[in-house]
This record gives sequence, structure tokens and C-alpha cells, in this order.
Amino acid sequence: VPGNNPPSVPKLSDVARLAGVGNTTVSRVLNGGINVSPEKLRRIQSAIEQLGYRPNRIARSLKGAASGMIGMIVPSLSDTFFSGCAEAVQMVAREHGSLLVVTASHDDADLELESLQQLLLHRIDGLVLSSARARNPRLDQELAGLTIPVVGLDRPLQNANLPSVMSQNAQGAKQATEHLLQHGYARVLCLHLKPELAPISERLRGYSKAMRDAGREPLLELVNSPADVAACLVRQLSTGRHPLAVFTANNLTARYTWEAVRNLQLAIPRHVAMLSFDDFDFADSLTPPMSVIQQPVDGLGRSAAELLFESMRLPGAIGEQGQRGSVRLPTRLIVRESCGCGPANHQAINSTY
Amino acid sequence: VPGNNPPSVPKLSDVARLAGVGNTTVSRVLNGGINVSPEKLRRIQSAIEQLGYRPNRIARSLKGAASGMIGMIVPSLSDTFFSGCAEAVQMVAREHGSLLVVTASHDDADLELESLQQLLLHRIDGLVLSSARARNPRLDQELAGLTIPVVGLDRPLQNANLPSVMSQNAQGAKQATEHLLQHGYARVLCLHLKPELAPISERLRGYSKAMRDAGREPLLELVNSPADVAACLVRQLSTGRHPLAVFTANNLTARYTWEAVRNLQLAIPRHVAMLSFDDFDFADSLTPPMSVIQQPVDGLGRSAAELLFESMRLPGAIGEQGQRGSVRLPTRLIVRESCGCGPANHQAINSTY
DNA sequence: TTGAAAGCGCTAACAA
DNA sequence: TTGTTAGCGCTTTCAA
Repeated sequence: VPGNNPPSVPKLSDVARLAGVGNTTVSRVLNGGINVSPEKLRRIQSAIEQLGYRPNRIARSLKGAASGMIGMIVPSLSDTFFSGCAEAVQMVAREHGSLLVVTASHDDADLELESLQQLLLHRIDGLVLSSARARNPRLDQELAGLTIPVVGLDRPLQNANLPSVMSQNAQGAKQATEHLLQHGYARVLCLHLKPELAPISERLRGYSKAMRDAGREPLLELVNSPADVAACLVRQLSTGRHPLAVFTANNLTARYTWEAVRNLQLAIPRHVAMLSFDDFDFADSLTPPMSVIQQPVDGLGRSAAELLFESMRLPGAIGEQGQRGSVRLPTRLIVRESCGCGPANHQAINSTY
Repeated sequence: VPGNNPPSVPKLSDVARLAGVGNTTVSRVLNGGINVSPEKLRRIQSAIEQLGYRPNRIARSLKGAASGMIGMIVPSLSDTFFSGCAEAVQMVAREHGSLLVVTASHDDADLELESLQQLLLHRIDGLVLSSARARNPRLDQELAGLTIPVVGLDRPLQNANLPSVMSQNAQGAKQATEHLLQHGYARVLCLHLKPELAPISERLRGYSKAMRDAGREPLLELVNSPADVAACLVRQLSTGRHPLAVFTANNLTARYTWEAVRNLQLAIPRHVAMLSFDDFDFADSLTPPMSVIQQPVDGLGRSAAELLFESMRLPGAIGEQGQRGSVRLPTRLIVRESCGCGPANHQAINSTY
């Protein structure tokens, strides 16, 4: 209609007026259309169509309904693992008509808490949380008072008795170690950093288990630089006579090791065999291609989000389930060449053997 | 106070009651504290403190004020470039007391539009947009009607006449090419994919410019797999007599090339020298370490977000500025060894020469 | 400098 | 099956 100045964004009452019904009836149609005569239903739907009406989520959530937003707090967004998870979480959120609000805690407990409160103020309907710290009483306290569901991702939330979704870190590491052992490497080193993080400590446990099962002492080394790794390798190579292999507990240690090996002019797998936890972009393009334990990144994100929406659907369910609702997803051993396998043997082996 | 059942989350009126003032006065304190007597100001602040009161953002934005959320639409969240940008944007948002809502468009124009509308419904205060497509009339139309500021990131928004923040793609590529040319490689190939994307096409332009300036014909090749690259390399190596170098226009082509070179048992830089646009985690750990043009990922995200908040502060400014408000950030040439430079020469050269 | 009152767009008792 | 009414928590005229 020309001359009609402020059409801007249509509101519920505009739809009601056009359809010749009350606001409530329109609201009913919006929320499932129960108890509405077919006649009015049709008229209202057509009015909605005609006006291009979309309900204002803000107003809706002020009234107490769901805000249509879920939150996600991760240590870092630029970390490929977490950004991969975030992508999956966002997709699931979209499937449920929700938006994803993310914040990075940068492993800072205060920032994490601050983010949480900020998200709460915005009335998020649920939260996926990769907590910065294993133990954080203030966070646990805050979480305890929450009325919205929370799901842990990659890091457990056991103190708050909340469910979480994680990889089978121990099994994955065990499988990696066993694979190296089977190659005949009598000495399998485990290089790691940040052992205080739950996923890492679980991997160390899986590694140690495999070593002990094979009648060997675990050889755990904390490394924070390529130099640390180099020192460690030199020590091992000058000492023992057994063939040497290295299991690196994450991406970063793998990179440190790769550099150390290059600097020492060592050959993989001839001088040192190698197998790493966590796949990465260039793993397959290296010389030799690196064998890895691959985490189901997308699956972790998806599962966490789905678990979250599940508990949002069933109010109270999360409180009852608690930790018991947790999920463990299997890892995969991706055999390439750094472990000693030949080029012909490229294959993926599922860790749930 | 024991026995007091539902304290839950304190609201503005609770603060007012405790401070013994009216709601309006509390609201004034919240919004800058102008026109409030020092006495009441103090009382109110103390009441806020005491109750741990934080204003409900939802209610606030329903009334028309800012929602305290900005949106970001990127092609992919798992792409390290975009997740790096997202991290920076989120940090700036936090500095401004805002939350970041991200969605991934997966290069799907419909999804992108859908996301935009969804974000609008949630009353975001501004938007950082890495548009999936260069030309999208429907999106442009939607953007034209927007009252909130929008800033493009990595992709221009020229059709909508909106500012954007991008790398100096052409200059970076030109510098890369010149560097290879200076090494004496008479043939410098440019391997690329998705030339329809603005950043890529700009790089191709920069490369071509450098070639022509050096009196050589550009050698552009579209490659979609390591096999494509291999075919291309074989052709070049069997044909010409001049030393060969390759400039890869992005991460993925670099990986394809790396694999092709390995499969062909070629040596870098002896048989083929190499320089790539975009740095990546393992670039420095490869053998030889790969020389790259590095984008200021963090800077791009930061600048886009800062430009956005700037225009949110100055309403209307973005409409007036339009395209002219755009920003170009310099890239850096990271000299490692794949380009033919010796190990001693590791250094970074700024592209704004 | 202050507060009462009127909404923002929607939902949910309640009554019809 | 419907519409009227009263808010959700905040901001904002407006009059005091």
C-alpha cells in the first residue's frame, strides 16, 4: 500500500488484524496450532505468509519461553578440534531452529565464569561446555544452580554431576601403543604435555595400560618444545639397543617431535617410529605420512548438541541422569606409514575391536 | 534471609526497593548514571553489588535498546582461517560487552540468507559477513534494507555498498611471485582453485601482474586434486628447460602440490621451488619448511569487529561511508626454505614494501 | 533530580 | 474454540 509509511517488520498483532482474529489465536497457531478452527488456521497462515511475518524471538523469550539460543564455551576457537566441534554443534542447533552463541575462555577460569554469566543473562536454553579447568569450585557452584541443561564436551563435568561427551581416549591410546608394540618396537615412548587435562591423562592411562599388559614399563615424558623432544630422543637413542617408537599424546607434541626428528636428521620410521593422537590436515601429506588416532570431531560436537537438545525437550531429565548420561565415542586408528607400516597397508581400523 | 523462597535472579525492581528509590533511577544508573544524586547513586550501586544484580539483556533489547549480540556468518567454522577470524571477532565483542552468534553457511546461498534472517529475528546489533557468493541479488536486497551495520570479512560486499576488511591479496601474491622470480626461477606456475572467490581472483591478479612486470606470461592452472597438480608438473618438467617454481594460491592447493611432489619423487626446491598463500600449522615443520604469504588472520577479525562496533556507536555512519570505509590489511612473506632460500635466511618480510 | 506510568511483542491465565 | 487481560524486565516519556 503506497503512502503507508512505517510497515517495517510485521508483528503478531498485524497478522491478527489482517486475519480478523485475536492475538491469542495467532499465538496458538505459532505454537503448534492446537485448539484452532481449520478456517481461522488457514486465514492466519495465509496472513503470516502474506506479511512475511516471523515471530520476534526476543519478545518470546522475555515471556519465559525458550530463547532459541544455545551457548558454547570452549578454550579456543582457533583450535581445529574445538572449531570442528563448534561447527557440528552449530549445525545441530540450526536443525532445531536454534542459534549458537560461542565464547572462548582461553583456559582462563575467570573468563569462563564471566562468559557463563553473560550467556545466562541472554537466556540461553542450554550450554555445551568444554571447561578450561578440571577442578573449579566456583564454576561447579554456578553450574549447580542452573536450571538449563548443560553438556560437557571433551572435558568431563563430574564435579557438577553433569553428562559429557568425550572420545574413548584411553582405548585409543591403548590401541596406538599396542600397534607400535606389535611392530616390534620394544621401547615405546609417550610424549605429552598438559597432563592435567582429562583427555590427556586418559590417554596416558591407556598408553600405560598397554605397556604394562605387554610386560613393559611405561616411559612417560613431559615435553614443552622440540628441544625437549630432541633431548629425550638423544637420550633414548644413545642408551638402549631396542628399536624406538614414539606415541605423541596430541597434535602439538606430534609437531614438536616431527621437528626434533628433522633437526636430529633422524629417519621415520627407521630410527624412530611414530604414531600420534589426533589427526590433522597435513598428516597424510607428510613424508612419511603420519599414522594417527583420529577423534570423531564432528560426532563429538553432534552428540553433545543432540544430548543437549534431548534434555531441553525433557525438562528435568538432565538432573536425574547426571553423569550417567555421558557418552564415549570411539576413535579410529588411521594406519599410514610413520608407525612402520608399508605404503600398501594404508587403512583405517576402528578402535572398538 | 531463610524461609524466603524464590530469590532466584534479582531484577531491577529488587534493586530499587533495596535502595529505596524508583525503578527509573536505577535504570539511569545502569545507563551512565546521568542526572542522579551522588547519594542515591551510591545507595543504588551498593544495592546492585549486594544483590549481585545484572540487567536482563532480553528485556532490555525488547524495549528497543541494543541486544548485546553481534552476528557472524562464515562459509565454514572448521576452516582455520575463518575460525581464527571468529576467535578475534569474539574477543572484540567481549571487550564491548557483546556476545557473538556464529553460523556457517557452507557456501550455500539459501542457508546464508536463512541464517541472516534468523539472526535479525534475534535482534543482533551488527553483523560480520563472509559471504558465500560474490554475487547474490537476494542477499544484496536483504542487506540493503538493514538498519544495523554490516561489515564484510575476506569477501567484499560491494554490491550492497558496505565496507569490508580484507587482506592485500594482490600485493601478497605479487610479492610471492617476485620473490620466486628473484630466485631465478624463470617459470613460475600459479596453481589455484575456486577462482570465482574474490580473494583468490585478487591473488591471481597480483601474480599475473608480477609476471608481466618481469616480462613473462602468467601460467595459471586450475587444479582440483593432487593428480591435477602432478599432471601439470609432469608437463612442465618435460617441456621447458627453465627452473620451475610454483605459487599456490591457497592452503589446499599447497597440500595438493606437496602430495604431488612426493608422489613424483621430486625434491623441493631443487626440482620445484614452492611458495604458498596462507600459513598453516605444519608449514614450519615440513621438510623443507614451506615459505608462505601469511595473512593477518587475527588482525582481519579484529579490524572487522572494531569497524563494526565503531559504526554501531555512530548510527548512520555506515550508510554514509559505504564501500569507502573498507580496510586492506598487509600480508607478510615468511621466508623459509621451499622457495629456495637457505636455512640461514629464515625471516619475515612485510609486504608493504 | 525524581518517579509514575506506558509500553516493547509476545504468551498464558482466565473467562466467555 | 475464542478473545480479553495481565504481565515478562526493562526503558522512556512526562509531569512533578
